[in-house]
Amino acid sequence: MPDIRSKMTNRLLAALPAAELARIIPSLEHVDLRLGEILHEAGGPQQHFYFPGTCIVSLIGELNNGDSAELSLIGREGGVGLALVLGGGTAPTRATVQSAGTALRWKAAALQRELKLCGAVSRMLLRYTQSVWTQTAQSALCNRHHSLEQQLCRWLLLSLDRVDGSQIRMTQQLIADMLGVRREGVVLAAKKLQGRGWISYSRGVITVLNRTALEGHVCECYQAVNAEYRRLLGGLRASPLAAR
Amino acid sequence: MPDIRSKMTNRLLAALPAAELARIIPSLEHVDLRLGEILHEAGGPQQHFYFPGTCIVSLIGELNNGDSAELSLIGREGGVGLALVLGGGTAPTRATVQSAGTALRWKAAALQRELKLCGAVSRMLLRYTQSVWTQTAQSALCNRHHSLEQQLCRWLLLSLDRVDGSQIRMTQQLIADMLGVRREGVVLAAKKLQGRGWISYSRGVITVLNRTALEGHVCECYQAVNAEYRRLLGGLRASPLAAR
DNA sequence: TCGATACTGTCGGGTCCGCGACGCACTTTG
DNA sequence: CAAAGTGCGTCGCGGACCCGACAGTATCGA
Repeated sequence: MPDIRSKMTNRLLAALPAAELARIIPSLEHVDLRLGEILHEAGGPQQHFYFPGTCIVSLIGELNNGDSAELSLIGREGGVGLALVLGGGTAPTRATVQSAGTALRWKAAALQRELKLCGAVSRMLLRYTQSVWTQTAQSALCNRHHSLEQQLCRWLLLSLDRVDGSQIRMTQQLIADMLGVRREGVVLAAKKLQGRGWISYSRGVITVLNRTALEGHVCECYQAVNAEYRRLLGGLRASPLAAR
Repeated sequence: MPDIRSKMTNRLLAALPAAELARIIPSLEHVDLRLGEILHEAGGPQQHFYFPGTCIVSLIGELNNGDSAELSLIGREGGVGLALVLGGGTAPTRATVQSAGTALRWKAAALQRELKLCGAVSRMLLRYTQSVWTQTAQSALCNRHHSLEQQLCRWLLLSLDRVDGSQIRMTQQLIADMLGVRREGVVLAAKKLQGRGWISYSRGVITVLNRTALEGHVCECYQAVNAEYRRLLGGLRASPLAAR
């Protein structure tokens, strides 16, 4: 499996002890995920758990009338499919690929076999569950109290942390869906950031020009989520999401 | 332990198989919780897991400037202290007693011993974790998209489900803190509901006069959370939260 | 019985963002 | 090269809620 191992940029897997990692690697399967692909629907079955490599996946909650909001943004630092870990089987969120890329996927049955061992994999997945819960909670706070402009900064930084380089491929319409606001609002906020020279964008490609400025302008939610992730999972092995 | 058993109105415990229940009952301790008592601070240690009986506990997220929002409301259908289950030890939320009453508490060490067995208790706690996550996610959606009036209805119904009778002891200021809005907003929304004859209140006591009307006016978030709870935990044994 | 405190109610001004409608520019496709 | 599709920009209007300040009323303790 040197092939898979070389592509294994996922931080959760990288943090596992060698013995556990070796045990589960044979049951992992490399997949390329396309933009817009849906890993599971809200309330739908989940056949696989995904460890993103270069892709980014967004957990979206949706209301009956189509209004939506992002509950968690997941890249190489995490995994998708926690309902399999918690035993619910299905979750009331949709998971869509927000940025195309690679992932390793794990059959539900294999995951559940591993969970029964109550080993390092279990502990890691449970701690990561708490991290996602924290993200969701912080989203609730952020939705309530922070301006669209700050939320856009937060979203940009979260995305930037999960890609290589400083470009994010994403239209303003999709960003609006994830923030749960109208596109017009995103246009306004984005123009403010562009006016200050912090970002530039054109037809679905956003380039962050001044990350430091964004960090100075973002609400505390960004750091809060990062800090909790590091506290929960940073100690497992190396630094999963570099301190910034 | 017939004493404890008789007071055991908690639905999670009630749903356990007799064998598991008998095993953990000796390690449970009956406590009376006072209004305003803090079970754990945000980021603070959690020494006990609590199974509410007649009390209600609210998980509150708080920002640096003091702004807050409720992430989950927990009564006899649930438990407090999921960070112990997930292994994080501390959670970034505060748990405060929102309505005085009884609870059974469980020492962290005993809980963790039980978790290692990977038995019915583990499965129940993990499924319940997903239920709380769902509540938090729905709060994020609700904060984003629904009016204060609808959110107040939702909060009233959630509280009503967790008490006996149709009275809720709670000042408008505290409700405002939990909804993450200003008291003035709650006054306005509450007066509308009162004007229609659906509730009445006076100095810290709210009486729901027409539950059906509230249910007709509440946003879908209320039913969504209930439905997910029933899906996850309703099948364990009897009906933990009666279908409504 | 008299403050003190806690709880509820009111007002005017301001802001953010939802809403609908529309225009422009770039890109792709036949 | 025209037509359709996609992504971005703009405008005016209105509503929900924030903000600060203040007023009325019930409850309780001294």
